[in-house]
Amino acid sequence: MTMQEGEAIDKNSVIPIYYQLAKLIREQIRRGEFKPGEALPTEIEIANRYEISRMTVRRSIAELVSEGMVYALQGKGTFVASPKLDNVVFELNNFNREMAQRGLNFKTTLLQAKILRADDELKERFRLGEGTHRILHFRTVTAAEDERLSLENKYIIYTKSKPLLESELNDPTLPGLIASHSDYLPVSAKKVLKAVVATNEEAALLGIAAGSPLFLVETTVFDPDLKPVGWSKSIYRGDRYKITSYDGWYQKE
Amino acid sequence: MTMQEGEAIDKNSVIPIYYQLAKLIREQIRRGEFKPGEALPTEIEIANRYEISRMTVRRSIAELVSEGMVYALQGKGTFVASPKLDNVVFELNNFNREMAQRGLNFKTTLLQAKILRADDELKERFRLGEGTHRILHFRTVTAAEDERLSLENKYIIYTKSKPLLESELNDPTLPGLIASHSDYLPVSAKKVLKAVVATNEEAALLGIAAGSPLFLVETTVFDPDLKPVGWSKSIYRGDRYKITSYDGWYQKE
DNA sequence: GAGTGGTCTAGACCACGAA
DNA sequence: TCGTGGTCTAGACCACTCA
Repeated sequence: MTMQEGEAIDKNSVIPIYYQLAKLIREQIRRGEFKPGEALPTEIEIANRYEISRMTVRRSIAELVSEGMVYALQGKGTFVASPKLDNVVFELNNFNREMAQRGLNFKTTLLQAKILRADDELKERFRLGEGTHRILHFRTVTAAEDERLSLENKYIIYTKSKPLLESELNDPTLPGLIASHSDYLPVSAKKVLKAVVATNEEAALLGIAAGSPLFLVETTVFDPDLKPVGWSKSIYRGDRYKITSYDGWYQKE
Repeated sequence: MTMQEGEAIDKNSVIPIYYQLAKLIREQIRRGEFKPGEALPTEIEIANRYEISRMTVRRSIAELVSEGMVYALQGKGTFVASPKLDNVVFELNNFNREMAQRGLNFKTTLLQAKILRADDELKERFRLGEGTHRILHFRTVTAAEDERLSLENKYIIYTKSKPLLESELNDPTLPGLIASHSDYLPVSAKKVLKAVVATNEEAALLGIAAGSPLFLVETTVFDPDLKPVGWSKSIYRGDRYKITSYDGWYQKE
């Protein structure tokens, strides 16, 4: 009764029991021992089988639920999910940081940094009233192996006079600029990703042909009151960037 | 000591205590009562203050941790996180389904459905050996208000002879096709998103100008042994599709 | 009514960090 | 050594499903 085939929960291990159990069930599902639509053993059965408490079993199952591998129905049981494979999540860990890690000679160059008077478009974006508003504008280009890859334009509401930091010259981040050059606290962001083609100006700045494919990412950063306090418009060469994602029961670790 | 200002945990509510408490702390953070970098009260303090058990407090905090709003350090405490705002997640709930929900007259048309002999490229993609392999190929176009929006090509390894279902004619999904026309079980998928420009053929099929911007999504579907069992290449008009995402302490619910 | 998952408790011991 | 979060237990009661 204690020794069933192949199961391996080591209660004295430094690895938490809930973690071992989650891994064990996950592997059983991957091996097809529990098939999509089928019920897992009940929490109490699992607890008895491995001689652990029901709360620990529940913690393991909670992990699997959050991974989308099983779902629980009160009063009925816990069932193996069928992977949907259509709810795709593209994770964009900062286009540039990713390149920097892999690429050689990746560098960011500051093309321009100046204070503008907000024109109508910027007043609209930042929901500013009439009058004069100062906007800090940064334009940077990134390159790897002397090939230009992306062009970024960042705008923030400028309220705090403060010298530019060395780090901001290298790679100014929008939340970082807001924190150091304005009185606002950046706490949330909205991004819109589009596919576009290069204008003549963009093509010239990136050293590619006009009409080349580009990713366009527009970011708006908000403070806790949902006031827009930063905005950026960045383009990335379509022939150099791609976004990859995984869905379903992919192997982790 | 029991009655502090404005706190509201109703132990007799149908709403779980851990949920009430998580919401309460979340709002306190949003209001700035706990600021980024500051520590929350200890778990025991919170438990005492609201006269609930520490396990329940921990469950609430676990919610906030998973939302990225706080982080816990063993031996030190639990701290309010600074939103990073750079780890962007683009969620792509099936380009078409999203359009279908909002748009009028959204429809999918089957242009072609036939069985091919795998050529070298397909053999390579599906990691097939020499010999003859049958591949089921679907080509569909979607349109809204008589404007064509996307073009999809799907390929699966064909092992099961079965008539086409009505639903497959309307909107064949890759995992669905695999489940019904092959002996494989689709459990995971890899997607690659690129920005490209329309070829002459694509432009003709979509009724747009060659050189127009497009999103290109390539999907590979795998069975539990990580064997590729389905593949698709779809293009979406760049002037009609965009992908939006949110990051940070955005309002939920 | 029996069986399921959902919530909650009041403890216990551990690993880790700081003084 | 003390206080923190991390894990785990052995119960309890509830809400829900189904026969």
